[in-house]
Amino acid sequence: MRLSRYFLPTLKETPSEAQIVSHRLMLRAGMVRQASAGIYSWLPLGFRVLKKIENIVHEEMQAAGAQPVLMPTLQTADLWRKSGRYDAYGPEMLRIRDRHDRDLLYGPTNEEQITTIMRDDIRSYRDLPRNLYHIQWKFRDEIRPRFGVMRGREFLMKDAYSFDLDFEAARKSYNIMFVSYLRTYARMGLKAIPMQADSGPIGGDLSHEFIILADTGESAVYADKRLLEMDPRADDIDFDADLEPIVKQWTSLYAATDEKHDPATCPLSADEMIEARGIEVGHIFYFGTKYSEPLGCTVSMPDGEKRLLHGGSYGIGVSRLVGGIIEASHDDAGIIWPDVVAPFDVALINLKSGDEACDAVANDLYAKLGDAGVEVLHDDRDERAGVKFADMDLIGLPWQLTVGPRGVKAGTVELKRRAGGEKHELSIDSALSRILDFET
RNA sequence: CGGAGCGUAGCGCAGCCUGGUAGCGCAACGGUCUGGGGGACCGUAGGUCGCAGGUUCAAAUCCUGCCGCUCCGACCA
Repeated sequence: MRLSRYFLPTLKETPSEAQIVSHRLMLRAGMVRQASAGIYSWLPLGFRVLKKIENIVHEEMQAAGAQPVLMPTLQTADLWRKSGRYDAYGPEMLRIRDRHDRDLLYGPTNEEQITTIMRDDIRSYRDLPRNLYHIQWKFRDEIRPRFGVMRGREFLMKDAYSFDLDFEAARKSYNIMFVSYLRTYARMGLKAIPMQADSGPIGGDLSHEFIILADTGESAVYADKRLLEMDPRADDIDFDADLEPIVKQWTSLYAATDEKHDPATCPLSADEMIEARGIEVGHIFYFGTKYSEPLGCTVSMPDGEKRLLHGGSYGIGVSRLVGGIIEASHDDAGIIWPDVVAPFDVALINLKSGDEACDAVANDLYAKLGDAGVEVLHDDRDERAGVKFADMDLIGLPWQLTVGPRGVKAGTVELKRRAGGEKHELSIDSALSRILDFET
């Protein structure tokens, strides 16, 4: 993509409404613009990141056996009256009325809807287990939206729903999601720690929040140091195997947010523990027959008995992750994207656009990288060097490849890694092969 | 929802207290010079001062109501 033609409205100054760093950087990097409190438009650069995260979530969900669907944003009030949540949900639910005076709502979540789908089309115990998910916009009329996309009213969420015959089977489905989540976050370059959460009226221990560590996180986190050394992507996972040992391995180590942490009962000594701040980016829970019962979601057993299905739901805040990743990965100059979610792989900076020799080298690099499938943002604008470097540091692409008259004369270009900032003068070919070796 | 603050050019802000018809920096546009980390100079353009009402000869400024946005707290992917 040529930057001269790309809609990338970067800002030198921070708009006054933005307080936390991810919000400031997202506005300054031209990723989003606020439409109203807690509601954002995604501009080209931000939209690319959102899609990258979405793709990773899709891949990891499907690797874990979940199947993608797409349910509507608008739901009928009747559906929610059946589960009792139409009244229970309170003012956080956005209620709408159509031209026939029928009550609708903008979905804050989809348990009722998916349970209805399963009820209508699953008849036999043989059809289980099932796990369906979608990535869809949600609306929750938060009392106080804040922190940019981190707590919006309209937000993009992945929500998966598992259906099983009984608790033991549901626990297996839960474990699959547990392990899948660890791998998903790790793949995005995030250190996520699962923490036991309140599981509501159902009870039991099957509810976990996934918290990523970031200095600017909303809540304090206390966790066993060993959790940081565990790599969920180290081993190949067979999702058909018994995952209980892996889950145990994680859940047996101490981890708590400040609401639950009690120094008096904490088993860790100070040097065994990390104190950090965290952001919740996922939440999984088992809820048994909470929805299958009121909605009548059953299957026939071998003996003809009708059995209520046991459900679980599993959320990942996709749009929140965009902010979360920035919170976890930035410096004074701007964003530092982990490679896999970066909107482009390489910032190709032509320091003297219009100069024949520089243009030739830059265009050649652009073509070769593009042919190899590397995504390049080519800064071909007629701007001063400082402006280009500042913009590229701000938007945080993993590589900066600088072509300038000085280097071109000597047959070299400069390759900079955004994370770490180390720069190298390299021959054009070796710069190229260094990027290609890494990216392909 | 309780508490606090803000709303003046695209962005960041001053002016308001003490009423006299709007200004600074950046950005934009035209030009000259410049050219490896947000450069310099000259010029140009851009405003229902959030909205409505009131007080006054006169309101960005004082008063009332409303709207919007932000922050702190209780709640949440």
